[in-house]
Amino acid sequence: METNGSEQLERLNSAVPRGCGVERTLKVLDGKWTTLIVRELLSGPKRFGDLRAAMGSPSAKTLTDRLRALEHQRILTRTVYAEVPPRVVYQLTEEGESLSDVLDAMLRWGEAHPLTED
Amino acid sequence: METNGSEQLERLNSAVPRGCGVERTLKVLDGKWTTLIVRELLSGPKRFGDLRAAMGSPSAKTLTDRLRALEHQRILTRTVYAEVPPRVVYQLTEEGESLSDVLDAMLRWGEAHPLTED
DNA sequence: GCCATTGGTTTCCATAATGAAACAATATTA
DNA sequence: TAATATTGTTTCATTATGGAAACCAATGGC
Repeated sequence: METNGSEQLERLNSAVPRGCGVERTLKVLDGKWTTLIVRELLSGPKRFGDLRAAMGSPSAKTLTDRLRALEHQRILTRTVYAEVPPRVVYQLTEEGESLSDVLDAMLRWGEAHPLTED
Repeated sequence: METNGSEQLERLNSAVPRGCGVERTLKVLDGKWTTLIVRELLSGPKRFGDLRAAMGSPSAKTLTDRLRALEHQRILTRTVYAEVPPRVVYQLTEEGESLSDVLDAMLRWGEAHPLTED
């Protein structure tokens, strides 16, 4: 019928061998909280406590887990200041910053499509 | 330091009240398989069996669950042909097609950032 | 000495997501 | 009569994910 987004499709299809980039991205933006962490850090480096408060207060364990995973994947860096009490700052790497394209697309889609009742 | 993606950031920040569009999108693209279903359907309507084979063969239950959720959210339509054996075709709605922007961003990011060892 | 603070870790538990296997429905074909 | 094909549903088991509470470390303040 219409040519509904067929341009993107062509691009998508030509480039998808079958274990495509989409899956790679999904692997990074994994779990309920990961994407939100990136969203928060896109507005600048943040401390553990601030990050936690800014999201809906996930448990310390969960936040730690997700942060460590993102650090391992070089999406963000973790800097510990040897003060007392300790201060730890998380900051996106260049690779992490580049996820803004994805987050931006998500933001636009979400705003353009208010939820269906539920 | 640098102006690292600050343009997107401005857009993100100005528009994010705190329960932003990103979360809305996350709610739709939920779980391990949902995004892959959308990816498959972006190249055209598909039958249950084809869809299942094209992804890494999730269990029938899981695929059914995800498809029903997406149908409920009006991301796709389900058409049953009264044949024997039955033929059921899944097709993205306009809303579903519009997710191609998000998928496209994911695809590009994934391809630009090959995995870190693991 | 004792408490508060920050950013954890650890252990244990609850819930959610996914999977495997068996069964259903039914016209056609062997 | 029985097997086949397709798209499920149901039940039960297994993981994955997330959370709550207790605990630790080090130092400054009371």
